[in-house]
Amino acid sequence: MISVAAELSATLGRAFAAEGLAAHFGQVTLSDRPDLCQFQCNGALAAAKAAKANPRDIAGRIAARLKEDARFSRIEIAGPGFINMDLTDAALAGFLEDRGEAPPNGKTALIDFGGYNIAKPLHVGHLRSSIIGDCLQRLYRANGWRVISDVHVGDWGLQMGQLISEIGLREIAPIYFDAAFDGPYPEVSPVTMEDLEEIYPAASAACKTDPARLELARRATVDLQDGRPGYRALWQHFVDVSQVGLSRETQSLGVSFNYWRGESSVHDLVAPMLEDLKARGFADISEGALVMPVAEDGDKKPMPPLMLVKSEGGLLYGTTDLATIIERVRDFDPDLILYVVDQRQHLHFEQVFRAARKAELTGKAVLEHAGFGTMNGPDGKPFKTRAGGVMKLYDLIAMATVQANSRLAEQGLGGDYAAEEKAEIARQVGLAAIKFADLSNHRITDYIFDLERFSKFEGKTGPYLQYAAVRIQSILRKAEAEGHDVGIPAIHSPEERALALQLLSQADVMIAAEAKRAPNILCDYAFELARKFSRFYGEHHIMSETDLALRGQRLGTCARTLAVLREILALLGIEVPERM
RNA sequence: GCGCUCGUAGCUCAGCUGGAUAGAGCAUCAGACUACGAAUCUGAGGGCCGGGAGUUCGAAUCUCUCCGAGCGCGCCA
Repeated sequence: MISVAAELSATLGRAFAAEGLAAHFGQVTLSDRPDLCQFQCNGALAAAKAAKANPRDIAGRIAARLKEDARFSRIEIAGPGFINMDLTDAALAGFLEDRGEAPPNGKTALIDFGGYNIAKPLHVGHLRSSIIGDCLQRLYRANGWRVISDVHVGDWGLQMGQLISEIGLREIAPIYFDAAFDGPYPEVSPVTMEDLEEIYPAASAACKTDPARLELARRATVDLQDGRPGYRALWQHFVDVSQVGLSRETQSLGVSFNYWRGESSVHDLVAPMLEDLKARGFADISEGALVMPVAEDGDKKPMPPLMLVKSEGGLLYGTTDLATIIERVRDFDPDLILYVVDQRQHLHFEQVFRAARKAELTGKAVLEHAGFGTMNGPDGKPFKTRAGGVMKLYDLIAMATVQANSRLAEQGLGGDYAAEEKAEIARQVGLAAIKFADLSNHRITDYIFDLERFSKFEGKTGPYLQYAAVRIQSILRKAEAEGHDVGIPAIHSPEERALALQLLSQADVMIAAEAKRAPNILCDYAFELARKFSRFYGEHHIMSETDLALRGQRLGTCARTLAVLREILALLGIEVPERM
């Protein structure tokens, strides 16, 4: 897949260079005024500013150098010095023939998302991290990156101590608390995932109201982290039962990870890291705790230090985050570590990143927090169940499936399909509604979750895009059944030209989405592609076309559009049913 | 108090490394099927881009300031 804009940028860049100007001024983009031209270059204005020259004059000299390039059908200077360009239909069709994949770029990105916790079922708070992170990993891979995704399970903090102490208090499994017992411990977990889901909130609530109870949890946490055998054994059971439950949920979401490492996996790195930081004078005791100052010269705002060890000896998530950077640099040597985590943790990441850079722990990696806003209910507050509790992901997906089912029924679709296929379509449509809605909003802003709106087949929704793809599949199926040949796309009309330009901007869009870590750019593109196809489809009847060559070309356009649409939807994690 | 992220059409949102007439979807109104899936398409109306000031040939975009919202701010994660 090549980028037409990049090709033209190179051409214009050479022209700028030949005029003694910097080549980067030659940057060409798809026109934002399609009524005026297909491609534009605004570099003459910037170049004129730098060279203190007349922009129209520079634009004219560049344009003169392009006159001999047969790919252009029109080059025009407009306004203060915009260079407007159109390509010939032959040139556009020629670009359309290339369909390669992005070659490996030799870089590694580690994407940290999910952030699930032991003993807690996934809830809507995990939804955005999962969906956005998964989209980014698919996109980065498609763009040639080597991607390592890691869910970074929360399995090492105070919650573990809360669970352990609660189980101790309830005397569910005394053997793990018997200091005299020297094993081996039972192989079967004394608690199920369901037990943990009940025990954790109870323990958490008790700790909130009772300082003595909290102290007990803290002690248990420290003992666990210090390696008390019974606690470790019990903890291992938590991890095992939770992982079964969690991976079942990510499967139903269609999200996957290369690694299911947890905070605990870096525990052995923590002590040496702390020694090292102390030895090099980066960390000091303050009010009984070990902290690392991360304020920098020139800070306009106060920057609290990163806390590494609590006064009672417990570790914090900043400690494990820092150690995890060491682990990741050691194991994968990434060029980029991307944290797809709630925007509310931004300050925390700022502290961790500063600490990592200050102590030179990052290797060649750039650290970046790709934060996201919250998913809110109709009242603008974080999404809750009707009862006011936290909405579980499982229930949310079920709601979306029900909604999709009734929409499909409303439209009288799939009436004669087998129940199994209908259920599968509803599942795919429901998930598409959720994912597209989530991804099409700008990552950093909050958005209001409105299932009814997201599930509509009209407008900018996941189901609409699935419908668009299914409709093209239907045409191609019919063409195949009638023995029609699928040819190579050609351009004979404004609708075909607009569609071709849209198809050709795929690479640029994928690069832009990568650079900004912004899935909504992909969503806009997919929607616009579907719309341009609909326009083409409305103007040109395909199956009844008697000119066989023309019919073949149009079928080729259909096939090509479908391929690109499916690719983009796949990046979004959205499946396309065979039929609806 | 300090900081972060925002404030764009009636509603939900794009656009923000400065560029031409600020765009979608929904809703409203007016059109288009004896044809491939009308779940669609075409067109119209609808905007002091929160207010003010500054930088610039040019500001929704950059800077400052004020107003408003959400969220953070060393022993939770």
